[in-house]
Amino acid sequence: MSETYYITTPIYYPSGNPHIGHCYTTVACDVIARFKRMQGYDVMFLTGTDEHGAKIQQKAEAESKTPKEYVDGIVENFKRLWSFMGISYDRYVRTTDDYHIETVQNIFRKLYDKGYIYKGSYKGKYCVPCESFWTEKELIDGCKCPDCKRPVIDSEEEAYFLRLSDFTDRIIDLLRNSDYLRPESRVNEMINNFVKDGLEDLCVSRTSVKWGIPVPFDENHTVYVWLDALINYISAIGYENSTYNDFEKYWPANMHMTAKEIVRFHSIVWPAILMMLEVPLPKRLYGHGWITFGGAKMSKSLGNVIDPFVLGERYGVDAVRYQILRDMPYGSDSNFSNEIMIGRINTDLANDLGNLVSRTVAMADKYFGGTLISDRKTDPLDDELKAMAEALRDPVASLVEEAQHSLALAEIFKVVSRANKYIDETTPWILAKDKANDPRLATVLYNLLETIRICSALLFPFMPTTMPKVWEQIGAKESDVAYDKIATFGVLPAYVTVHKGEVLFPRIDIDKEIDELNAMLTPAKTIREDEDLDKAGIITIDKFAETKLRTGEIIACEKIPKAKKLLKIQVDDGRHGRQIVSGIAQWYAPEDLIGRKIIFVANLAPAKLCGEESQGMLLACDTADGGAKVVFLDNDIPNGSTVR
RNA sequence: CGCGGAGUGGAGCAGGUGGUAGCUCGUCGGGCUCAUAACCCGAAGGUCGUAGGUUCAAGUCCUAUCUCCGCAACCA
Repeated sequence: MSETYYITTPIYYPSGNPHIGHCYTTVACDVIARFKRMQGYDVMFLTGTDEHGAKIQQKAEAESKTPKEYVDGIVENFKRLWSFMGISYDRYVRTTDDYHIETVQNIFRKLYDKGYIYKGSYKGKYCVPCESFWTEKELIDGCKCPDCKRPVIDSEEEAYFLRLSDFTDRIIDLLRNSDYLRPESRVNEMINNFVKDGLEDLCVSRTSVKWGIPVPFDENHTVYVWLDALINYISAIGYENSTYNDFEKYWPANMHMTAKEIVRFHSIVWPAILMMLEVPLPKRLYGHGWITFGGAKMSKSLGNVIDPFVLGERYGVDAVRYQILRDMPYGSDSNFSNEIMIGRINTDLANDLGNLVSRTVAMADKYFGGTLISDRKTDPLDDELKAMAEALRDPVASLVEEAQHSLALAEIFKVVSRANKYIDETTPWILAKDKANDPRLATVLYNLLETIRICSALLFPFMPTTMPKVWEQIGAKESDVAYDKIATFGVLPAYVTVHKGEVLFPRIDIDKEIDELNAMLTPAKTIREDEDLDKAGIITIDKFAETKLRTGEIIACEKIPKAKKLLKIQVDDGRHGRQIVSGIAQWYAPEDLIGRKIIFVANLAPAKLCGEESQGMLLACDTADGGAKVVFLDNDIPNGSTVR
């Protein structure tokens, strides 16, 4: 029986549709899963969705659906995207699945019986109308509910707690003295921020959240979403449930892949739970960085089309997979823009790899009618290329295993580059001028085909759609690209036959592409807004009249020192004057505003921002670049007029 | 002093334990013509944020300082 390899993505929170960030994590796992399968492992690749919690409940209500109806819709989109992106997951877990609920309830009871979960009381700031507890930090001005702005009260309620405090030392030991958490830079981050001063018991039940798994012996409580969610990694393979039976086979997991913001739960709470259950710990947790959109240039030159479906359709799924993995450095964030993506596609995929295949196949076709002769003549020029190609497999394998996809790809493309250079060194087009050189010419082409065979086999986990097309072109059979065949030359038959095929990665005209993207964006935006209008529904004039808009003049304005975005604005509202705090400091200097006439919402509940009271809101509109423009009025408009 | 990260040729990045500053893209020049105006070679271009310090010798160690970016506090 072959060795097993169990790899998981996080289960994603379906409070919105999947985006490029989800894609990154999932594709990164997919590459590892495919690579391991290639190596002969019995792989279990799990992904799924984390479907409980207050936020889902609210989202569903906003669309007048039941929570289940709501998540069903989103889950469809996740699954559609994964099949579109070529994700080879083996199982999809939903926290609303019966077996998962069964496991969670069983574990909850088990931990309770063992004394690791105990009933205590949760003391905190409670907002009665919202039925929610808030932490001190979440409160506005130290005493108001962030949702409804009403004052909160000190309250206490029964709740169940997980005895994390007993596990401080064991968690520190795990983080420091094992290679569980990677990259290593996250280890200190976790220890310093959360563990060093001792872990606190974690409240693992809620009475306020109805959309959750009921605590089995206390139906007023639901299980805290994080406890619920983490358990997916074992429920999905049948721990404490009767649906699946692979727990013994696949556990412990070899790799939990997550994004960095949830490393905390996976590096502290999850191992603690497993320790409590006396179950072996997973071998590796990898917290990767984020794809960011911070570059100033990209927003200027083109709006970002980052919808994975759109990207995949435009550039090809494999190109998208390639780019997001290639540019994500180990452990830290990477920047995304359409320009970066097109750049990668053109240089690496079109110019280097695609063109290498194309020129090699074309030469074999042109000089030998597609089928090489089997006579050979070697030359010292061949040695370096051959050595590099044959030495490629194992380093790539270990880089992939360490989730260092970007470096793995860099290694492969070094060989691709070397092959292009080899063509210049050996000048096949000159050899072709004299029949006497045919054995040499065949050798050169054969070496190129072998190099392509090895590179494409190693690239298959990254680009599973395109690589089989390469094999077709170079005349390789399925068995020629098996894992045990890709560390040596001499696998393709000496008289191999190539087949000219389609261009694998078409070059993209970057200027034209940018124009098209921009053109695409403008109409798309209007359509979206129209849809929003429809969706938002129509209100009556009475409803609109509830919003009191009035005019005013800005008589004084200053930045709030502690705040990055806020301006404190004194407005002459034709009455006693009022102070408005507005988040427009990034776009307006105080002196730009003084003396200008504006419209403000007069009957908005006051709020405190950064300690400054705001008595209204001034009207501004969004701009395409994500900024804001204040709506200014003619200077002869009197202060305090009603706007309707 | 909230936590964390970063400042290296035009852009994006490498540079554990100090000893001629590297890579990718771009630019310029050349070569080649098999190939997807692709490929190959060469060149230009850097006071390594700033100021001190340790040292025979510092992107590399120490101190101070400035700037930028995430997260939280704050887009009412």
